[in-house]
Amino acid sequence: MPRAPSTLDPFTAVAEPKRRQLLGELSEGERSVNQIAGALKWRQPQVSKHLGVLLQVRLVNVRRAGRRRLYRINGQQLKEIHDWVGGFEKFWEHQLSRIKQRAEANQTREKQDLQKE
Amino acid sequence: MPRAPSTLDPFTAVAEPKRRQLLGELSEGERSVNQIAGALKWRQPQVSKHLGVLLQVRLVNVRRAGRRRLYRINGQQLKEIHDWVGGFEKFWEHQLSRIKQRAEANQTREKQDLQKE
DNA sequence: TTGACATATTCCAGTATAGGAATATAATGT
DNA sequence: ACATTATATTCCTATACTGGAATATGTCAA
Repeated sequence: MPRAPSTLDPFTAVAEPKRRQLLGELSEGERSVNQIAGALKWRQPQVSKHLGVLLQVRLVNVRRAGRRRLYRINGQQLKEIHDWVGGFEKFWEHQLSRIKQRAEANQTREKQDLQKE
Repeated sequence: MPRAPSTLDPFTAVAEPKRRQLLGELSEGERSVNQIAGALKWRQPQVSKHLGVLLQVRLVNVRRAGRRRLYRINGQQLKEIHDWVGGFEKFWEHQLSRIKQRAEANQTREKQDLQKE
């Protein structure tokens, strides 16, 4: 089976480095397609395509302004990612003191020694 | 050109839903391959492969314990993701009050009207 | 060593991209 | 209507990746 479709959730959309770059550009404010193309030195269609993906997963919003389309970041979806990763905060907080680390490791080890798998 | 390789950075590794699930399982503590396979009802090779990817990008660590290998989460890399997304915090904080939103929008619009692109 | 258990690796098939080039659509001004 | 500017879409190619099945490697115990 193939890779899971990317156009469905913000995680996959953000996985592409170029799209992170694009979001970085948009973090400075609303931008038109050509502005982005200019700033990042990409071809216009490439910008449109990546914006298309980001739009599908609602990582960005658009509004028309004359012949231009101005894109801007939609925080909601980014928050979703942030929240998910945030759930693992304890794994990097305080460097997780050695003592605590060892305690947890032992606990796990004991359980496992009983239920050989 | 193809999709960017997944084995290079944590973002792409985490893009795969199954791997997020796997990390979720590991968030409860150290686990062996078969324990994970049992809990998630996956085939063992599938578990090993996904763990392999997570290992390459250091999202997890391993230690041997007899014939088993116990995997555990490595917070460092998750923090990297968290930090990146955190840089966009202002886009979801406080729902970004209407007033501020409009102010920024206007500012952007003015600039753009001068440098037609 | 042999057998049993635990995990990793290889080979395969099917699919989802990303980028490039060319083209299509849309909106504006004259 | 027409030319121009701005953006989106289509077609193509090459590649990366996932899952499944089968197999290999590793580790322990008798």
